[in-house]
Amino acid sequence: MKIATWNVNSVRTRLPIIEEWVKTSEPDIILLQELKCVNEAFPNEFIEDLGYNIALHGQKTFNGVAILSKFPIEDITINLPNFNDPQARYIEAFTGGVRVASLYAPNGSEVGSEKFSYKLSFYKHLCLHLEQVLQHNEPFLIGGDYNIAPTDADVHDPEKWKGSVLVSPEERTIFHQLLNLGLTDTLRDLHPEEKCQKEDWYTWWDYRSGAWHRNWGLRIDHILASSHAKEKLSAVGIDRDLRGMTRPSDHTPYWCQLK
DNA sequence: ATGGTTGCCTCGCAA
Repeated sequence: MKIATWNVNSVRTRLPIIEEWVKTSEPDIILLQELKCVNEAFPNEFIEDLGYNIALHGQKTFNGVAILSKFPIEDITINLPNFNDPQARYIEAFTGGVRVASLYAPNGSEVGSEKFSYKLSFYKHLCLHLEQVLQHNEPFLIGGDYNIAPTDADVHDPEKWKGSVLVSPEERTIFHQLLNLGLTDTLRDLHPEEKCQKEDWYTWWDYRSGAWHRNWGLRIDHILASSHAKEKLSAVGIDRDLRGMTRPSDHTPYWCQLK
């Protein structure tokens, strides 16, 4: 079973790339972020014709997350149950024998800003909720745009990024707290940092400054796995080609395969 | 170089 996460940066604008990607990459479960549309405006028919069931949590203009699955989708939760969030950043459901969540963490704008506080608060409540989820001892995967690059190995130029959001010590501490709950960073499980010093696993390149062509990327999209899911982990990958296509998202899909 | 681009749908905001 293949599970992919992708920040599409507007689902309606991305339909041509989604169609081509689905036909070549063939994920069984897709976790989408930044739909940038309300549920009523979501291209249901288009996605169903590609063979997926849909669970949605949309929002006008900003944010919005979805779970697409070739299997029936059950037990859907919208928003973190412990966090009354006006922004659509979390959806969780049971499908194909696994529990999955699609996450769009706040960007945080600037370290110390009001939006940064909101990011920390969002993550605090996410940790508390995941603590509950992990008590159920079922295979669980949470994928999405975490807006955190866990270490300097995940940043094209750590010096340049120092002091910025996505790489701050506070955010990296939070990422480690997630791992300490019993979650595994699926990428680093199969490709540990010490073994891939010469390869990058970036998932996001800024639209600005020709970042893509200069490979100024960061790894900020992740899939974390519970122990029962990690046991079955067989492969991971990034569909990097999509970033070079016409009208691309600024993120690429990241996926993992379970036995 | 406080730069630069994209997507929302407004003439600005978020990323």
